[in-house]
Amino acid sequence: MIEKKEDAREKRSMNFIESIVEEDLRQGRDDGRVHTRFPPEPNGYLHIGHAKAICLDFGIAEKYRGKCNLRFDDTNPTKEDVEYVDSIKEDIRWLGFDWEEREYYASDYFGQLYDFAVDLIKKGLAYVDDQSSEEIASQKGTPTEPGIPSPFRDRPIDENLDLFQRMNTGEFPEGSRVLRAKIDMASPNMHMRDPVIYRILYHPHHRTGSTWKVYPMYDFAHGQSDYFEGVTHSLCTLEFEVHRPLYDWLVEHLRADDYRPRQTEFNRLNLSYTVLSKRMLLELVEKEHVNGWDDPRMPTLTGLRRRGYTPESIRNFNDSIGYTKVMANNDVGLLEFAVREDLNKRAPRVMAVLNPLKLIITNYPENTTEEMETINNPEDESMGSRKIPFSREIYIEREDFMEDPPRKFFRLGPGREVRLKSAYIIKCEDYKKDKDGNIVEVCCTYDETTRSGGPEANRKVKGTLHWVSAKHAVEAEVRLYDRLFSDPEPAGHKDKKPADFLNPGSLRVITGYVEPSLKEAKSLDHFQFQRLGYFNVDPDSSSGKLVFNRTVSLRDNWAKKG
RNA sequence: UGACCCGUGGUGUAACUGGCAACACAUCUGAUUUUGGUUCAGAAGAGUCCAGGUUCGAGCCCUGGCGGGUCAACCA
Repeated sequence: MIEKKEDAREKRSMNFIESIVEEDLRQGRDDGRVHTRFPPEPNGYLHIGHAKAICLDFGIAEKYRGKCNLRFDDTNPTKEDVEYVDSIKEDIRWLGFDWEEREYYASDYFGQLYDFAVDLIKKGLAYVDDQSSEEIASQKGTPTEPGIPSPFRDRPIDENLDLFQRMNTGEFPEGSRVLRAKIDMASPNMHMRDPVIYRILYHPHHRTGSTWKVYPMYDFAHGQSDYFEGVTHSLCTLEFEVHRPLYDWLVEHLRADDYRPRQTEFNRLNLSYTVLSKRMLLELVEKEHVNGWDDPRMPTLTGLRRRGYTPESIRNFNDSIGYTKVMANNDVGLLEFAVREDLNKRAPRVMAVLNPLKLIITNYPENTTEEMETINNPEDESMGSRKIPFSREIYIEREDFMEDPPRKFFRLGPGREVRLKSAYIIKCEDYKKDKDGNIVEVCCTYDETTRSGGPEANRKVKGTLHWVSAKHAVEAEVRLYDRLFSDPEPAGHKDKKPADFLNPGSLRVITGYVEPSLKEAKSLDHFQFQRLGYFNVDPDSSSGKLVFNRTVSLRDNWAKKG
């Protein structure tokens, strides 16, 4: 009964790709094999949009007890580099996926691909074109008009064979000749109008060196690589939809058996208040609008990791947005929700004051330090508790005191009482200002019987404040991040560039005071600064200088109303 | 003026072979709380782009519109 219910729920939440896979399984296609691949080009860093594809590719394989290959789509040596290979692998592993021993490269297949090209030539299905790219483009036609055939279209097979072979031995300069598939210059699909499948490139390849002088184009490598690897479901984003007929055409001419991989397209990720194209991200880095690919404001996986996002939160986010064929605009708020939800369960609560105001407890003994017991995480008792020092002078948050507070202000003001988290209830007796009218000090008295755990500790007071003992406080650099762009769709304006919407306040560096236990914090450790937000330790942090990043603030119903 | 894809609360998704439009985020109440966090209870918000058609019955099928996206790199 219960099982049936769960079945129903799973069925209901199944996305269209899972439906396709299940239908294939039902029909016994591919002997019940499910095999996917994640095919990054090693020419840049992975971002949250790639994570969406990774979660799908590896997720489908996992769910249907299949396999997912990692395959680097390295067919363009002028843009690719090993540097990226390593970062891509690191990011995928960080997300929690494993390609086992199946790390492949399109360049592994250059030999087979070359043989296939020769085979197409022999069948009269490919020819060498001596024209320039401009000439070829001018003959391509437009979406509404058919193209016109190249003057080299009917070149004899032997001549094609000879020329293609010589293209690869370095006899001809780059750009002088290409190999084209002979399909249909009048096709309504531009990709079928005799697409270029090989071009001459002298740039050394990061894996094959200078072995090859001709390199296959994406379309001539992708489907075939899928075929060579036994991929059953080749999942890619919507813009490749128009490539599918070419994908199928090539696989059809390549295959030697009944098996054929099939391409299915899903919607790419769009996130509000950010950009997700390699070109624009590169521009942010190059124009130094951010401090590199791992800047915590970047939507790259390395940036998100440094910011304090957890792999689980990114995976949960991906589960929540789903996979469809609709152009989606996802709210970055959902990503923030996902990380709060995850960090709420796992981040230890600590005391930190970011905008300090000195508070003196006038009736508390001088030169005395009490160790206050405090719970590490109310969401998880197993995380235990620790001691934090308390003394006569503490720092509280400047925002937690108002000279003339409104009625609904649950914090400190003249004559008001407030609880200090894990310590005492205090009452504001006085405050001091400087010449300019700035409040510089708040004087309070405490009630000894209200010590946490003490007899009067449960007395009701409106607010609870976080604090740090002034004498024990540790200085820390705190980096507060806000959205990089001030516009919900920075790349969605015809007359303006994303750079026009850069948020000047996206990074604010301040000095805060944190409790002494944080001296032991390790790089990338997550914390909740009580009442402030989730923070993690930046890799810039050292034993001499703590550096924290704000991952995300806490939800704040009060601030919203204010 | 072509081909292909797509239109469901503000956003993202769901609704098995037609059967009371569901969920999450966001929003708004209220309760609890030694975090204005969390948690809990609840509310509001779409009648499914439009117009026809088939049907006892259409978000789902058919026709025609309208709107959005993609495609004319020797990029992937």
